[in-house]
Amino acid sequence: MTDRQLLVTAALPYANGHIHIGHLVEYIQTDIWVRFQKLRGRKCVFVCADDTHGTAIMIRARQEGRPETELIADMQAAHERDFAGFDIAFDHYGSTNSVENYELCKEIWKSLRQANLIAERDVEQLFDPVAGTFLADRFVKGTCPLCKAPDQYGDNCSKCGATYSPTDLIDPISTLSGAKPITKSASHLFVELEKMHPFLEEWTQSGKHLQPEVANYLKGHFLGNPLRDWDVSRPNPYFGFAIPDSPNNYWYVWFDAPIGYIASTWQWCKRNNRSLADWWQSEATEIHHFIGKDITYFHTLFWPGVLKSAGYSLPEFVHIHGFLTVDGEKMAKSKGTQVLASTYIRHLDPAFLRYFYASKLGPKLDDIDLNVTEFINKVNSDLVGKVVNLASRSARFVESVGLAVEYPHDGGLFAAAAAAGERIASAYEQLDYARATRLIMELADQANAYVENTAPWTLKKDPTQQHRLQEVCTIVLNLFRQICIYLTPVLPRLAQQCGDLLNVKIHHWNDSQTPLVGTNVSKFEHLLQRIAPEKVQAMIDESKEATPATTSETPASTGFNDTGDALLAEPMAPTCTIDDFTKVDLRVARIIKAEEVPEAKKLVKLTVSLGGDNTRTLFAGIKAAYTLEQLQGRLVVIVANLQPRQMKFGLSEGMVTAAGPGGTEVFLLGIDSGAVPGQRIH
RNA sequence: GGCGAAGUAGCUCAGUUGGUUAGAGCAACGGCUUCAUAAGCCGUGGGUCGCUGGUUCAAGUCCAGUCUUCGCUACCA
Repeated sequence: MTDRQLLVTAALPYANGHIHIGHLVEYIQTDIWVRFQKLRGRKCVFVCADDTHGTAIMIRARQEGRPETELIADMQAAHERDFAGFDIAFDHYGSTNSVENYELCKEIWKSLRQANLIAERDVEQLFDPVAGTFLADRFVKGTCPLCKAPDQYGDNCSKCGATYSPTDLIDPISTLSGAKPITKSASHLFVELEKMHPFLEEWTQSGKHLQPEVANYLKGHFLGNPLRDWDVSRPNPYFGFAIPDSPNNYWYVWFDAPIGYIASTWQWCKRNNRSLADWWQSEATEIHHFIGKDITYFHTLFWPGVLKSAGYSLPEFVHIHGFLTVDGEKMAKSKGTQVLASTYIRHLDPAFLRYFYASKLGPKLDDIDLNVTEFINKVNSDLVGKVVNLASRSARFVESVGLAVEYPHDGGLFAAAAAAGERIASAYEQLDYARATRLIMELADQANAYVENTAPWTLKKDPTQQHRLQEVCTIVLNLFRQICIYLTPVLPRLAQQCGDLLNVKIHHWNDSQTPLVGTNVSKFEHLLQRIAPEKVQAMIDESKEATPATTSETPASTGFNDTGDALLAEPMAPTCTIDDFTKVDLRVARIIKAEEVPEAKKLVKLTVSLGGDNTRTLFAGIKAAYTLEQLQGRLVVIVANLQPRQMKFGLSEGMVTAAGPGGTEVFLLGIDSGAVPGQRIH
């Protein structure tokens, strides 16, 4: 049993963006589990890698005018810096764009071929005649062929969860150019997942590898129907690996990304002179994947199917977590709640976030909430007020004499806390960190009560009680050390500091079972600073400023600093002629009445005047961004000749122009003073 | 409206297979203490466990219905 070794992975971050505190939920959760296993003495390897391929990377590199390899190298360096800043200790951090990954992709591909799971057939495929490229997955939108939900991406439906090929979409549109794609015939390669249906049914429903909610979800959404063939090739141009036996075709990023888990392990094996087969093709190794709920399908159906047929070990467990909300709401750049890891680290100690997440994380898929006030209270109260305070209020008394040579009678406190170790360990093991931290804080409460009852500060004043003082502090510091040991997976730096203070390092969970005696006690220094609310606010403010929104004052010396993100989010439309443009009649209009639509979440009803008696009623999705008062009376630019559209709450006779991604980030077009309603925009 | 999740003290949550007066932490209030990073200790207040009905000797815990909230989506033309 103890001979079994663990291989742990966290999801591969995509090389198209920076790590933020939402991502960190997963990496911290995983890192805690890995550190716990290592502290328990289990052989455990933690691997991860950057996910580097795909159209998004290709397009971005193209827009930045540099090779993809340069882009992904920069991003990988940034990711690794961020992780290091939060003490996420990977044994190896690789890249899916590696020779090892390519080798493995080829090998696994061969296995799939041999297992007769690859179907090759010419399919009608969508092609963007403007951009001159085939359109894949996220670059085509349209109506879901199953549930008819509009505006769905080409790989799966966010509404009904169905997966399909982009060509199955109804009324597709290229998000690259906005052009209507034409269909072209191209050779395509599919994994026939349905052939593995019985296996996947058994594996997912065995109750051993997935959280019960996840198993139910799969059963209800996928396993009740035949599994669709999985399109794993993308035609040139594409940034990825060329498929050796299929000229002009590349593997789709989701094919090589999970194989990156194996490739990264392989790189680790090479460095450490190990055999990859011991980790990925051996009963002796348990594989644990940690992922977010958004990528459940790939990791619980597609990936096990590939592993099974290619002769690799199946995951022992796929641990799935929820998302992060901040103050009960989805993270938003506009509110400064989408805090980048690099921004956080400039203002606050990573230990705070690690502890806070630990205190909130359970084994379920529930989203966890970061309430700013609770964050400050909890960290200050638990870590500073309770835990660190134990050392702070006892270490100084024994700086000169050290710990007693024999552990004194403590009324069973140490033994009770030692016994609690197994309950805490079990909570960690089951990913119930909230329970683990709660149990640990109980120990801290008991220890603080002990200090209160023995009153070392009184003993200090009595020359005859100096030995007793040493005994009391020996007990308190041992209780403190036990707590540090139990918190080591969450707070590795604190464990280190505890080792420095008492001059014996913490190596193993079982160090909590034996009291430390006779060692020197170093000069006490503060182990953690309390969180100052101003620092949290500063972090949030900085996160707001980090958004692409232009500021009115721009430093003359540095010039403008607008990022390309907005353009990237919404690529340029194809060239149009002046005739095309004049078809659109843009007019200045005044909002003469702005009304609430109570049942609508996004819409506001506007009555606008084009001057004189010419008024229009129109609906605009700006409810979250503007108050009725702000709208009342202001001039806007509207598309005046747009075909009226029947909406749920009435007929909309035009469209208000605005920029921004939506939600609270909508910015209406204004016009310089002098313009009057009815004037046309030329 | 659809899909998903959830509704337990001011806040964040625990409450095993239904079983004695429903718990914790934080916050609040009162007192004590001063070793400690205005930290600590003791104590108090506060919940008709969303609502209604049902099953049961017994329901926060099971069933039905209902309401509400959150996320995605439908409405951002």
